[in-house]
Amino acid sequence: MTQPTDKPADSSALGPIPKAVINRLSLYLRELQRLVRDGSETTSSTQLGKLLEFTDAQVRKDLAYFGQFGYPGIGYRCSELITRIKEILGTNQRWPIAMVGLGNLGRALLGYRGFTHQGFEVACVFDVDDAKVNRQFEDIPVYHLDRIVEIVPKLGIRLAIIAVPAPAAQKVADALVAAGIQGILNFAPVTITVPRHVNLEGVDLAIELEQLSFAIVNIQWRQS
Amino acid sequence: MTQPTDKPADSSALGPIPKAVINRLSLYLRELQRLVRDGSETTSSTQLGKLLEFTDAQVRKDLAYFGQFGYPGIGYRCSELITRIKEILGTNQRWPIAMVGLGNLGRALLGYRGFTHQGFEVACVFDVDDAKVNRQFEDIPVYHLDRIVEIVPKLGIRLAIIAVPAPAAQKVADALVAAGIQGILNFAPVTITVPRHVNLEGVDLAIELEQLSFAIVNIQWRQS
DNA sequence: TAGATTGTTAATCGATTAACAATC
DNA sequence: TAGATTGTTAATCGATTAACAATC
Repeated sequence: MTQPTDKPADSSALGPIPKAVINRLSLYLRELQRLVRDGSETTSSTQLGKLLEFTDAQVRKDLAYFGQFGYPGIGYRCSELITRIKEILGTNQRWPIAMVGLGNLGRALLGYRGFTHQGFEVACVFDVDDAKVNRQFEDIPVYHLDRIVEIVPKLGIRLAIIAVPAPAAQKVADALVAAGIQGILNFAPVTITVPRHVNLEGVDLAIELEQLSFAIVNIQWRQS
Repeated sequence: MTQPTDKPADSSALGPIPKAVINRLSLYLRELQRLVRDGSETTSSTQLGKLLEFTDAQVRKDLAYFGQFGYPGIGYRCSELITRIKEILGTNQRWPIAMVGLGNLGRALLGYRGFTHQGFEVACVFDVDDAKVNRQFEDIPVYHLDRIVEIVPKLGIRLAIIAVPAPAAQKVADALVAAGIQGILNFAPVTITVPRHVNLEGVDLAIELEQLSFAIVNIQWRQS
């Protein structure tokens, strides 16, 4: 073997990265942004771990999937680590989003805007109600669902949020896929199916609440 | 050994139940309810697995944590399994919920009501805005945050939803804990700390979207 | 230097899957 | 009966944690 055995930390060689790691990456980012706001210059795996209730080893292992970001004896420079995590997550760019459904939940999410400062921004809304279509809502244009295949590629949109009633969700997903959407965040409380090349995340408030009621009713089982 | 080795499936003897199992239980429930609506009498671990993209072994293992619900050669009776899962999750009863924050997100969640048919129901809302306090919103009474310790126990409320801006979330959580709340669903994009005896779930839309942007930008990593 | 902290390997732990006897 | 499907054990797989040499 002429190859040196101590190869560089090439993330592409480490095999697939567990989904749980990416989720924690988002949590590190959120925590780092708060640390910077509160005036911290540097942090450490121990501090990040304590804040999020992870072990220090876990923090270092997670970051090591993507390279060497830290300074032995020092820790991590917060702003540097923020930049690197954003690069990894792909949020060092703007992500225009198509939202489908302008009912209670859709309007709520639009008004909420709790995710805009991470680079996500609803660029247009689709609905089937003629009373809502071809107007603006909160400065965002609303189009008829039929025009999804026309408008989504034109605006370079790759992410969509489904906020329609459960019975309509699968058809909406099919339309989004046809329009070339690459990732879907589904708020409808129903299982939807998409091709393997389309990424899917689901948020179901009833399921979140059920996790809590289970934990309360079965006190003996303290998580994991 | 006089004890028979084939002891009954006593869930309390199986050690702590993984959180992931409880989450899948909610998914089974959702799928079973849909199957019943579509006219199915029975189902099987294979069918449930196919619908949710789990292995059949996983479905059976998950259910086996809680007892024997199936019929060899037949499968599971949908309505019976629904009843049993609701018992396990604790949703065979009503859960009044206290919601804190009547901003965009709070109003949205109230109007949404996508979780009411699982037994969860917002019983009252707390806010600090005098213009909103001591009125009704969507038929639900709105109180000042100061009255949380008075009203939550009186209404027998054990679950709360935090829908306030991030900087206010920790103080709200502290107040909820003081009021005796046992479970919190936090929508504020910030890490909050609660005593060990209080259950906490967080939903952060930015984090969900980041999982999608990561998957799109790093096509080589197809989950887990 | 001494103290702190990283990146990384090996050990441990836990969760998923495969296999199959028991059952309908 | 033959075919289907469960509940459960053992085998596999993957993720977390502990430990430590290297580094600042």
